[in-house]
Amino acid sequence: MTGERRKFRREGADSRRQALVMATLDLIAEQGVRGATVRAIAERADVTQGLIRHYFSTKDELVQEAYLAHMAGLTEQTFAGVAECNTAGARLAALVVASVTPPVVDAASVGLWAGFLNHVRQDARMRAVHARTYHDFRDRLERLIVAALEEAGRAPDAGQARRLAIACNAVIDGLWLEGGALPEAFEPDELIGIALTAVGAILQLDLEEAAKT
Amino acid sequence: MTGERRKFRREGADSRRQALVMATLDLIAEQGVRGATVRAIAERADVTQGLIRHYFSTKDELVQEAYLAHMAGLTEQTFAGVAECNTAGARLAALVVASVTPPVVDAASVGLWAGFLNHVRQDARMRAVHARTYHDFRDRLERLIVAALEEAGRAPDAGQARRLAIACNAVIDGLWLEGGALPEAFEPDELIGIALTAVGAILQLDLEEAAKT
DNA sequence: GTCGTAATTATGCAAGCGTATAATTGAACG
DNA sequence: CGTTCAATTATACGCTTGCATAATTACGAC
Repeated sequence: MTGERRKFRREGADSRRQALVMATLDLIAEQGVRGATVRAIAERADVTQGLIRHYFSTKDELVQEAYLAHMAGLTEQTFAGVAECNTAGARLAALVVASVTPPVVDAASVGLWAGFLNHVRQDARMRAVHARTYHDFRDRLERLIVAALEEAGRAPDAGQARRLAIACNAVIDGLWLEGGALPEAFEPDELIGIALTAVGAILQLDLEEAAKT
Repeated sequence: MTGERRKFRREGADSRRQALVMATLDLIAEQGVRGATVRAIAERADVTQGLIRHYFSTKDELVQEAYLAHMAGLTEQTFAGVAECNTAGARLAALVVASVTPPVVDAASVGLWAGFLNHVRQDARMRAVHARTYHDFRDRLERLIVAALEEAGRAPDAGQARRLAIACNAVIDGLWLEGGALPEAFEPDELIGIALTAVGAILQLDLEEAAKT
């Protein structure tokens, strides 16, 4: 009985890299960065650990790519469906609702984000990704805000638009965080109403009405 | 020459425990949970590693106590100086300002919080501390909000008060997070104005005026 | 003083970590 | 069908980690 060597299938570099990234995200979400060891990632991706080094020259490189994928996915999920609305107010309302609703609001997602934050603070490239993601989201939010205000016959100057976007972004982030970190503290759909009311109050717009269109 | 055994001073249990907790917080803030090893903590506290086991039966126990200390300190720092104001509106404004100002807003503090979040999700006792800290802060905020509204001649019902507190808490948390994680993205004192305006808009109160008193 | 004991140090261990490298093997190609 | 080469597995090394245990020592009690 010779110890059977494990069978395997060859796959394209892209799909293997993606599978490893997904396995990394799953593990970080479930067990924190601590649980995302090279061996655990390999096992989750149904692969032996040596392969990781074949695709990523270091574990940090894999973590970095996983972070990028997570943040991109988060932004994409949040903006999905926004463009379909026909008024600017409805688009803004849709964004706000999506931001405080699963799958965006999710314990694993928040945990993932928190798990990455410390890496972000120590790695320059991850810091760059972090800053870019934040500014990208806020810029898109600011454009939606300006459009909604103009639709209501108001024209904020650049400084006002910036400050309004920062404030609305803070509400969204805060509710996202709390909804994900303490889901049992809120009634179902409670966050949606609060988010629409709060953002509406800051912008002096009736987003709850706009959300219905 | 016999290898000299290290000299030491005996200290009370309380001060040693506190020193170990502080060393833990410093290290997690600087290098993330990853850098807060038993050996590093001991060195930072100027002690050998065996002593940690003498005061904490496990490392998780030390981390848990550090988390408790950090969250308590954060709440305390935020509410320091609030009681000194003589109107309810001024007290609320003072809380908002403190929440988005150093030392509460601080990269290390946010990093610390994020570093703990994954432990929170896995340890029931830490989850309890987390929930308690959050609700404690929000309850105190809600009481300040109700007092400020009553001072302005308005009387929100319980549901309204709850929702307003959640929304204001979200603004505060969001700005705290962003100010700490991306300090270079904001002008000095910019967050203060944004926070007062946003919370004021949600509550329909003039907090910027109240902040001056 | 000297004695007892709790605080502290010193040392070691087993497990898990990331990384390196050599040995295999699947699959495309002529 | 044989060759070739990258994709994959297998194995091992050196280091760090948390935890345990035994040896010392500071310091108060008497």
